[in-house]
Order: sequence, then structure tokens, then C-alpha cells
Amino acid sequence: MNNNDKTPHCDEGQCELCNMRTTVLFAGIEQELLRRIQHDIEERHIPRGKTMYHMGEPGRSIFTVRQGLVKLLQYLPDGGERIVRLVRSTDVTGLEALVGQPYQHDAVVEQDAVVCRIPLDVVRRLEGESPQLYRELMRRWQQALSEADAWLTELGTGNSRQRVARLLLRITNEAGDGLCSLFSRKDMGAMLGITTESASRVVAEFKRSGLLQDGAGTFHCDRDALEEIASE
Amino acid sequence: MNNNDKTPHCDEGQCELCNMRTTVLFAGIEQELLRRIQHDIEERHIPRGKTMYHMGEPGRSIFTVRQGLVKLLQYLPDGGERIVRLVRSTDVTGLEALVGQPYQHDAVVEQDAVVCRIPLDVVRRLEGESPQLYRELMRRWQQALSEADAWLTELGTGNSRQRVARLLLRITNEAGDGLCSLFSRKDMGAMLGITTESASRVVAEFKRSGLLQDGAGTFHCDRDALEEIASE
DNA sequence: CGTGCTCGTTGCGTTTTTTCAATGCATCAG
DNA sequence: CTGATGCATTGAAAAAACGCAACGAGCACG
Repeated sequence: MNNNDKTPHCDEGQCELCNMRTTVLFAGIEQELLRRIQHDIEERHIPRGKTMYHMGEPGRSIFTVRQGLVKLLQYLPDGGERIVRLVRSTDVTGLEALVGQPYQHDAVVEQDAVVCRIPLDVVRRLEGESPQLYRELMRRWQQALSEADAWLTELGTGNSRQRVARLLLRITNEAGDGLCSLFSRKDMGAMLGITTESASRVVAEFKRSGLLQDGAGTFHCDRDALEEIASE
Repeated sequence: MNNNDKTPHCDEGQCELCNMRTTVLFAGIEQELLRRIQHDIEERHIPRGKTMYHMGEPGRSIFTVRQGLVKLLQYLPDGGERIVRLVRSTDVTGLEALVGQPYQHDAVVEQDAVVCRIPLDVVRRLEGESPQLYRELMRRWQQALSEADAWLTELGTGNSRQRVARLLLRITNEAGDGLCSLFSRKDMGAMLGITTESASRVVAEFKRSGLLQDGAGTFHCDRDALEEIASE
């Protein structure tokens, strides 16, 4: 169904050579162990708009994101959708599969992504041999939980100007230069619990007042001014 | 500082006899193992209003809740507070301690609680001997995460009538009889991201229209009507 | 080149929520 | 008993957000 770009195993570099080896899930796993499982790990290049997995589907794999950005969606009784989390480089998603649950979200690629799909039974095999992995999994879980809490506290409270400001601060957080690429107004609304129009109005206002400067695909944020708004 | 009611070890029943043994964290742990650690597990009776642990404190224990209800609080830049999750019977909280993080919330008792405090090193000892425990911990983590997502999707979206209705459905969920004890309007507001007054207005309206019937401390909810409102 | 489509923006009237203030009720200490 | 305190409720005006519609820019497609 998804005719994504698949490769049977990492071809840009074996897992043991993977540039993210020290930061991602398998940090601390012995090379020897890693070599044995790398053929079962499938690297996928997934373009914007594609769905990695669907809510309710039985979870047979977990995914580490190497590049790009993935949004996790849940749905309201009335059909509206809400983005509950963003998954980016070095994050893991689909962890619910590990405890036998179906996927809890639709995972939709927001920026072209490269992910590694790790089948459940591979994780199981590793678990048995490397208690390190447990520690690493727990860290990921806690990270997701922290993210969820922050999402609720920062992005789900206050008026729409504050929410948009906090969102902008959050997505420019990593790079200190205040640069970021913007989400669609619809997505912003779904993240902040406001309407598309409200998101648009605030963004437009920020642009007009120079807080947000357009620049070839990416924007530049006046972080100081935004922090002012975010915490007033 | 907290002069809570402490007992050095479970006195109402040893852990191996604990009535919740099959449902809580140690489900599946061998009796023999359990016997060796039970003296390090401290049962606490904590009255309403007390704080189990504070945000930012180094996490040295995790807690299983046996009775009562605990709310997890986070704070906004402007000083406002937000309730991000509720912890109740058979739930575990303070898991962030397991990955070396300070507590992420203030944990405040909402209904008189009985909790078991499990020091980190006890968990560590068990981890080494019983891989079962990992499975169980992951389940808890996932549960907290699901709860956080649902909180965001259900309680953080829609107008105040819908939010209150969903909250009521949620807290009457377990018992099918539609009975529940109500939170203060302030807490409801902090859970739903609305003001105390808005929460009060909606509750008062529900009472007037018979959706919510007062009855000696607890209330009775018309779940059908509430579902109607929640999903309109 | 025109057509249809999506998306961001903006206007405008309506609805919802907030904010500030006042009132009533219960509890508790002295 | 009495005054203080905390909490729920309610009113009224102001502020914020929504819902709907219109418009224009950009883009793919035939």
C-alpha cells in the first residue's frame, strides 16, 4: 500500500557504523550484538504526508527517527484531529507495541523522514541479551511523557498569542539562531487547540510586528520578544 | 517535614499478602524475592492536601498508589498551575526517578491516599533479578503516556461544556453507576484549561438541568446526556 | 493558457470565555 | 456567638475566539 522507499537493511552505513549509534536507541549495545540484528532493521525514506502507522493497528514494530519530523495524531469524537506530539531526530515512536498495545496514534510525516523500523521480535531478542536496552527504552518513554506534559502545560494553556509564541520558541529551541520552518496554520491549530483562523491571525500579526521575519522557506524569530509574550 | 503517618514496613499485611499484589507493580514477582525487599517498602497514609513529592526534587523513590487520588501539577511561566494527570489506585508515579531525572511534578493528594514508597535501590535490585519487572514498568509508563494523550485530546479541546462533560465521564468511568465525588472548581479549571468561574458556571448549569444530581457528598451523572454534550 | 485546487489571510457578526466584583454559605477559632 | 476565611455561585461588561465567507497567491494538470 505504502510504496515507500525501502531497503532491506541499512545501506548508507551498517547499523554499527550508523552516525547516530551513540545517541539513539542502541547506545551502549555491543557491536557484536548489533551486527547480528542489523539485517532485520529496515531503513525507510518516507516523504511528507505519508502515514508511518495508523491508530488502532496492531503494533509490530517500533521506529527510530533519523531525519525529518513526524506528527502523532489523535481524533476527537466530533472528527476533529489533535496533534499530541512531535517526533524528531533520535526520538523513538510506536513504543506501545512493546507492551502489546495497538498504535495509539496516526503517525504522519511532516518533513521528509528517514526512519529505522525495528520489528518487535528483534527488540525481544535484544532485551534478553542486553539489559542496557531496558534502560534506554525507559529513557525514551520518560522523554515522550515529559514531552506530553510540556505540551499540555505550555501549548494547551493561555490565549492564542501565548500559545503560538510558545510553539515558536519550542520549534526554534534546538538551533539557537531563531530559525525555523513553519507549520501549516491547520497543524498549528491542531497542536494548540485553537482554530486555523486564530493561528493564522496570530502568525500574521507576529509577521506584521516584525517578531517573525520571512526568509526563503524558513523564518526568523525574535526569541526575546516571543518569550515576553509567552510569559505575560 | 511531612509528618505523614509512616510505618517502617507494611503492617496491614506483608507485601506478599498485599491485596493488590496481582494488580500492582509486583505482579509476577516471585514470593521469595518479594519477601526479601518488603522491609524496604514503606507504606504511607497521606491526607488530602499533602504533597508526596515536589517538582525538581531529586527522585529517590517511586510510589504505587493503593488508595485515594493524587494529582500531578506543573506550573506556567505566569505562575498559574495546570493539573496534567491523575494518579489513582494501582497506578505508579515518580517513574522519572528510574532514569535519573528529578520529579517532574508536584504530586498533591486530592483524596486521602495510601501509597507504598519504593526506594530506587530496591527497584534496582529487583531489576537485576526479575526481568518481569521491566515489562511491568514499561506497561506503567505506557499507561501514563496514554493518559497524558487522552488528557490532551479529550480535556484540552472543545468548549467548556464539552470539557466538563468529558471530565465527568472520565471520573465516573470505572464505576458504571455514574457516581463520583467532584473536584473543586479550581481543580477542574486547572485540569481543563479554563477558569474557575467557567468551571463553576458549567457545573451549576448541569446541576440545574438535572444532568448532575447532588447526593450526600457524591454526585450522580446522567452519562448518556453527558456523552451527548461531550461529542456534539 | 486557463481551470481547479489548496492554503493563508482578512472582515465581520456571533458566541464563548474571561475578568472583576459582589453575594451567600459553611466552617472554624476564639 | 461572632468575625474571618475559603469556596461556589452569579451578574455584567469587556475581551477573546469562533464560524463563515470572501479574496488572492501559488501550483499542478490538462
